[in-house]
Amino acid sequence: MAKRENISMSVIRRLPRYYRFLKHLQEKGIHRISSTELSVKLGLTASQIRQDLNCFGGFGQQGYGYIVDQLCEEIGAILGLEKGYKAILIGAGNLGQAIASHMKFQNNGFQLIGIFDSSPFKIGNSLNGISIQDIRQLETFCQQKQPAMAILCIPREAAGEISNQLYELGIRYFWNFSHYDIAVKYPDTVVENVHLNDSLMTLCYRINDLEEKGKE
Amino acid sequence: MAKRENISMSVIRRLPRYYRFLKHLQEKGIHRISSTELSVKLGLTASQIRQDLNCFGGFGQQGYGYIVDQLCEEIGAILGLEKGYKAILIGAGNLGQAIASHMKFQNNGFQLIGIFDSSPFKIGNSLNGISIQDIRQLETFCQQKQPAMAILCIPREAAGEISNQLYELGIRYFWNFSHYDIAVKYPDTVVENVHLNDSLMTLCYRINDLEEKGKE
DNA sequence: TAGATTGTTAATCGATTAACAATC
DNA sequence: TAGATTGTTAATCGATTAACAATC
Repeated sequence: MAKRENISMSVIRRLPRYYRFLKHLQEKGIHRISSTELSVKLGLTASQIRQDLNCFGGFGQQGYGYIVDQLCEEIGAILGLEKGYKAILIGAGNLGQAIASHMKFQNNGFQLIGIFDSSPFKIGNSLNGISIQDIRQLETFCQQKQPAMAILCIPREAAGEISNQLYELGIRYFWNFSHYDIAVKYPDTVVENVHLNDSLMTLCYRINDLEEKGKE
Repeated sequence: MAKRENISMSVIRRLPRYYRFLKHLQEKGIHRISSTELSVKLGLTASQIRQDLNCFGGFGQQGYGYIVDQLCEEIGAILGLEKGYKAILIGAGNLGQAIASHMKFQNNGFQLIGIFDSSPFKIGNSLNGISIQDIRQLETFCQQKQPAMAILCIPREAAGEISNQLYELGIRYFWNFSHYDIAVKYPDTVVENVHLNDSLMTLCYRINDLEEKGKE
């Protein structure tokens, strides 16, 4: 892991997929793999895979291929999966609950240390061993624990205000599930959006397209 | 809405965002908008927006801009949001429950008509007015109701088998939340993946990258 | 050594941006 | 008519693919 300079988002978004697939190979006990084999399984070109990996260094052996264990570990390190950045979750509705109990944060570079909601019906309950706190505790909590990342599982209307508040409290990284594009007002901010509605609409478009082509 | 021929995924993925933002303008009672104004709000170039829209037709008026209501409706129609494709959800765990109760399918081109799980503790319960059925009812149900799309909220291990079964039952469209890339074995299939782990890892990478640049 | 497969450079392809004529 | 803004063509930029020398 060396080079790394202005890697494009296209490359970055493929890394977790490589990682996931390599983990899978690892579990199957496979020791070595070539870029060609990988390309077939992943539906990419071998050339692209080699290009991608060489953004970070030469992990392969000429004439041999890549050692699964080693490559997997390298990509994990590139992604920073061992960092355990402290994260809090805002909004313990259905989606928030699903995220809190479903995601293995520790495998993905984070550590969930707090959950907040405003509803008295939710405050005090536990999710995945973490009790839901009153959103009014947010300030004190952040001052004490200094989380780096916030997961936003809140309605569109609340997202603008809450994200501002979180920024004031020192949070710079956001995993945003609200149907709202957090204004990228600040350059030291990273926002990763998961817009489920957009995803569903995209699927709808593609279905439509295919159905119409089918008619012709 | 006319042209439409081999639109690139880059364009398609921006459409929901346009739609979402136009809906928002509509609610605020804004009647007209120019590509330049849009570009500022969305963080894109005006040129790109005009290019994107002109894949489907000329919706603007020279010297004036776009009429919000009209453009919004056009994009809605392009996406096919009124289609109401029949969808079923497989897996009523935390995530499945969140999807079932959180998503407004009817606004996004679909209609949720069935939920399936294998756990006796879940079968019989209701989510959003739809009762959870035994997965063993799947075949009969599909033969009768002919759903077009399936939402996969199941573990990785189950995804391969279930997606095959669903294909056999005539389902061609998948919204896939399982940590598994459904093999695109068949050309008449559309798979929209939502890989939350990948998204989280990508965020981790970007945080890392920013933190390291900060140190320099 | 011969065969295989990487790392890397060069060529191609596609997507974004810029420019401007058309026109409301 | 003058000003504004689109639709569209041309130029640029970036990402993907192809090719091949390096080397295990």
